[in-house]
Amino acid sequence: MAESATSLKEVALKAGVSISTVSRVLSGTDYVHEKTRSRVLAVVRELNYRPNMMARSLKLGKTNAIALMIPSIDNMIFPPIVRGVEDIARAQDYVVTLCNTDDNPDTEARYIQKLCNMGVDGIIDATLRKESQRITDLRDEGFPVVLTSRNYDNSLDAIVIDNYASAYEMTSFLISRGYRHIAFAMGDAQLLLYANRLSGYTQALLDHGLPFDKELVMYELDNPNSFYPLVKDLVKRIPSVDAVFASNDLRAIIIMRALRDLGLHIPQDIGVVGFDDIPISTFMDPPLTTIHQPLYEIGVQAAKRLIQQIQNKTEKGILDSPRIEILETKLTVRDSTK
Amino acid sequence: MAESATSLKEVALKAGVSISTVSRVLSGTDYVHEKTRSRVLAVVRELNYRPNMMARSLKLGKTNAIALMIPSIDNMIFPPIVRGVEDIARAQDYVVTLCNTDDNPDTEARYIQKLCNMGVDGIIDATLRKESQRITDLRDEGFPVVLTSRNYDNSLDAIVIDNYASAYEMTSFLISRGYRHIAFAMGDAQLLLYANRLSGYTQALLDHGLPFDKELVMYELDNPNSFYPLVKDLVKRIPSVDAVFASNDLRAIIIMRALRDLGLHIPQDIGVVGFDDIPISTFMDPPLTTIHQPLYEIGVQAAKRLIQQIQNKTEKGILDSPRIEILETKLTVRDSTK
DNA sequence: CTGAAAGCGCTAACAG
DNA sequence: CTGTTAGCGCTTTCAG
Repeated sequence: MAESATSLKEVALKAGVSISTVSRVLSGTDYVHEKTRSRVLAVVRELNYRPNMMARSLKLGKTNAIALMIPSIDNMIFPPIVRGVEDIARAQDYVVTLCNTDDNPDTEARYIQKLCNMGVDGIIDATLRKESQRITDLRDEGFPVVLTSRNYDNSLDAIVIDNYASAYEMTSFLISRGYRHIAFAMGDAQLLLYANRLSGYTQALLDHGLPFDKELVMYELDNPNSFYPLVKDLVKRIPSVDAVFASNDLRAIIIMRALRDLGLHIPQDIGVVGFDDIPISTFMDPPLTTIHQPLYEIGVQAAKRLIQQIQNKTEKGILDSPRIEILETKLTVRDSTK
Repeated sequence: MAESATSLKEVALKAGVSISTVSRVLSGTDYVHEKTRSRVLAVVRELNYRPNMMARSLKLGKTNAIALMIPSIDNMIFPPIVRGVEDIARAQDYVVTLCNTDDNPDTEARYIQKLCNMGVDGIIDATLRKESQRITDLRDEGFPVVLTSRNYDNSLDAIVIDNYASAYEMTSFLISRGYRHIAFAMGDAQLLLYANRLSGYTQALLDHGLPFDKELVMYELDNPNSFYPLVKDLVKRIPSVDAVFASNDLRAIIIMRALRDLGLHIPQDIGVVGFDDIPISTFMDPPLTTIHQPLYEIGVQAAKRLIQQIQNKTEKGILDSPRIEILETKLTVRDSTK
């Protein structure tokens, strides 16, 4: 079992130099005579010295830790985002603290509090709601924050996609394939991203001379599973429905199951499309037509932007003004549509 | 924008008491005159004081942070485990740092180093391999570690399942359903968990008087997708194959696709089963028969055990001796088998 | 019940 | 090029 030197002092003592000299050779901030340098290094190795980051952080007011707040890692859009964030963080020598909030404002508030006390250098937040004021306050206090997936105005850095345009494109595609009675499976209407997806769908219908029928939009109740009965019911009530546009892939998957259980064939009897392109969508039967979001890339860009802002803050003492970055989506046609 | 008091000193000053008094009322470690107590509390609120955890950690040698090392959050068995860990951690006022290692020993080693320097209080490791020595060393140095999913001996705390017995049970089930030529889709043979699943399969065959045919076991090449061609090839070479036991659900899903693309019907023409019961398995078409692992519960137990060990260490100065906890699995029959 | 003071391990002036 | 020193903000004896 290797003893580990636990402080600069021990190393300094054994190397016969001062503690600051050791600090200097380790940080490389200052010239040190080559001879002492190598001696110190030898002792460092010999003693298996490990710098104490807590002390370093306290002194520097910087932890090299960032936090990522998401509703839940169980939601399949997040694993790729998390990977993107972490890959960049790791490369830049940051560490990431994962926070699942279940979209609970209380949990979110407590986490924010905790994270600030811990001194994380910045936060990537995918849990923003219209009501969340705390996170905007944070930014106003000069604390680095970047948003993903959800945003409401231009007051915060954000990496997002164009939900409206993507939904518009998908709906137009369905129309071009001959679908005329397209239902929509809506998510939480409080979230702008879903409101936008719904608008895109609605506007595309109108622009193509099709009526917008309120009866064709289903609203999620407690959870995505609620679409199982909802869609069964819809199809019975309105048999002319020939396609369902689900506001995300998980909902599409549940809807496909319900439809199949009704004895319908996809896409022959009815088309189903989703949104997000979660990794599993391609393995469905049939593989799901959907809007591809560059999830991993979103994570990557968010982490890059956050770290850049952290550097701005330490170097210039001030954050860049917020910038919204809109990443490209891609209509991905597979076999759940004819 | 709320100014935040950033140190005990400010609070002490404004409240007209000493810094240690403030510390005492905040930590509640000592009796403080009710009058001063409430005055301090008032100032704390007024100044919106937030304790500095870095300083606290430095002094106490405890960060209230734990780390969770996994191969990749993209692997669908991990999101539920991560949730389990985080839910317990949050409840106990810990925060969790997520580390994806891609099963790369180098990344793993660097993370361990980093985490130790940061002073995390403990590590939950799901990336152990036979070669990993570092993690055992850590435990020997008195550092709290608990393993999940993978373990090799009894030298470390671990929360696991009985892979052998579960695979044995699944194989016996297939045989009981009349399957006689059961193929096996193997994972990384270096990992004991897969070796055990293979043994369970083999032994069950033998115990039921069926031959073990080496030709029926397929080995993954680069990644799970390699089973797409592998299984197609197998079925052509050995048309008598009537079932495939995949060593995990993702492999089963890929195999189902290959089989379907071959025009085979599941389960009429051939049965397919998996292992793990990842959340998506139930949404497959047909829903997958598999071995249910209590993934969330594994995370929960791992976090509980880790935190318990952390407390043992701070209270008694020593860790409990390692304990292996084996959680129950459950054969979950759905429609991918007849 | 409260204050003074030491010190956790580190960095960054400031002197030489 | 190197050593001394002053803290970062907190907890915790030790004295009153």
